[in-house]
Amino acid sequence: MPPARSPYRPRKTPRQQRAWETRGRILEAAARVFARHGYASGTTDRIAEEAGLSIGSLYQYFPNKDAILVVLTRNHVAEMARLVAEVLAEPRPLTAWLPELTRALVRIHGADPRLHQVMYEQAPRTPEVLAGFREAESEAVAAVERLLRADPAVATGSAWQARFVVATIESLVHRFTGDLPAMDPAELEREIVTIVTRYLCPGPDLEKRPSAW
Amino acid sequence: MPPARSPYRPRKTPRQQRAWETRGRILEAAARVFARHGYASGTTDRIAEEAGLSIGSLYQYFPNKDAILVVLTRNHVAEMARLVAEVLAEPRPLTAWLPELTRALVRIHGADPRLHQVMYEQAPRTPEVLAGFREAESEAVAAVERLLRADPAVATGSAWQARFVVATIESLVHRFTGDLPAMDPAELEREIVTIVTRYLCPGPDLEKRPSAW
DNA sequence: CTAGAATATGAGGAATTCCTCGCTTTTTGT
DNA sequence: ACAAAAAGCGAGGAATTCCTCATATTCTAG
Repeated sequence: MPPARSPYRPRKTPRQQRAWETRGRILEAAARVFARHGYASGTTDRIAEEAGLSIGSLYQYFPNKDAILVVLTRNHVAEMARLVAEVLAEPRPLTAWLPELTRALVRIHGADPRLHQVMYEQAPRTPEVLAGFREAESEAVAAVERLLRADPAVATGSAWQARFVVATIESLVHRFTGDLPAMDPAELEREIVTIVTRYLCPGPDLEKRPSAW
Repeated sequence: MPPARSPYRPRKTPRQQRAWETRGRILEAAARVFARHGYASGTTDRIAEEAGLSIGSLYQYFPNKDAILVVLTRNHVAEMARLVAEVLAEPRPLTAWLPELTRALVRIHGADPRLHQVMYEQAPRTPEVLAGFREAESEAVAAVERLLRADPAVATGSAWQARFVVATIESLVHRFTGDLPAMDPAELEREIVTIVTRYLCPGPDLEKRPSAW
């Protein structure tokens, strides 16, 4: 009886050096092909060709097309999680970690915007992928929350504060990093830092200020 | 000689009442089908069936599948542009138009998040569609710019200020309106208003405040 | 009422794409 | 050196999907 095949699980674990390299070549090729053609038109045939492999070899390492993008996405999420965890590891003032975090995200997403677009917008919404996204975000939110609480310059706000900080940074980075006329990275970073900083360290309530209306 | 067929142009303009209704039924059906199945799996056959029509009839009104989503998207963009233009028509203080605008966007996108996701993320990136997006956004940015300049409570900021206001509102609305655990609309509105207001009406510079670090 | 125009029908052609499977080549352990 | 295991190959089956076209039905103008 053949072993049960679960989807999104590699159908074979490489034993030889050569096999690992092949697997890597497939993933790199897939990244390029998805970036160039989008998910739907990024066919497995094209990926195999780009990797300089036959289609049959490709299917020795990935049970189906979705699985390739799932692995690609999972790797990216893991890399992001590592980065965020590192930058937010220990208590520092907002003015230290916020620009650093923003700059790193701008840099990474500016590198290959089309691929990131495919991963975020067209990746198969597998429970596994969704859970990965959620978990990574939760960790980021938790880390931000710790830093905010420890920072006397930060005003305590709604319970959603940390979540909005993370969402704002990520959303704006994605937004201005697309294939449209790209913005100057330094400028983008500055403006995002400004928005988040003012959100977290507001002046006196608006109602208590003089108004000319 | 047959007339040249340009893609994304209806292949026939309805002459009878019945025909207009049919066209409408197709668009409504397509909206439902795309929302349920996404773009790739939202097949023309399914749309025709959902509309209670034969596939042949569908192709009398739309030259191909893309054209249906293009029309759907164009209608949505036009609706948005109307709304924004109306809310931002005349000079009012930030505290008046910002909550109103935010609430309207939250309401509209909360209504059918899956469809909006398909329109924004999977709509064929036709030059026409892209131009539509850009134009609508430019108008919004221009309107916001006018209001900001006229508002004494708003600090003059970077040249990108208005663009970031629009991007922030739209991005956060989309972000928290997805199919993930949806947030309470009122709360979402409040927080977006807070972020944008503090961005536009900051307190004294951070450097001039006492810090405990 | 009737002829022609407008609209509706749906079987199936053409194209694409995913993936399998029997076979060959390369590597490894002994 | 050699047998067995691992890796690689690629023609083509199976399924899906877009869309056409020859025909049928419904509407409208005179």
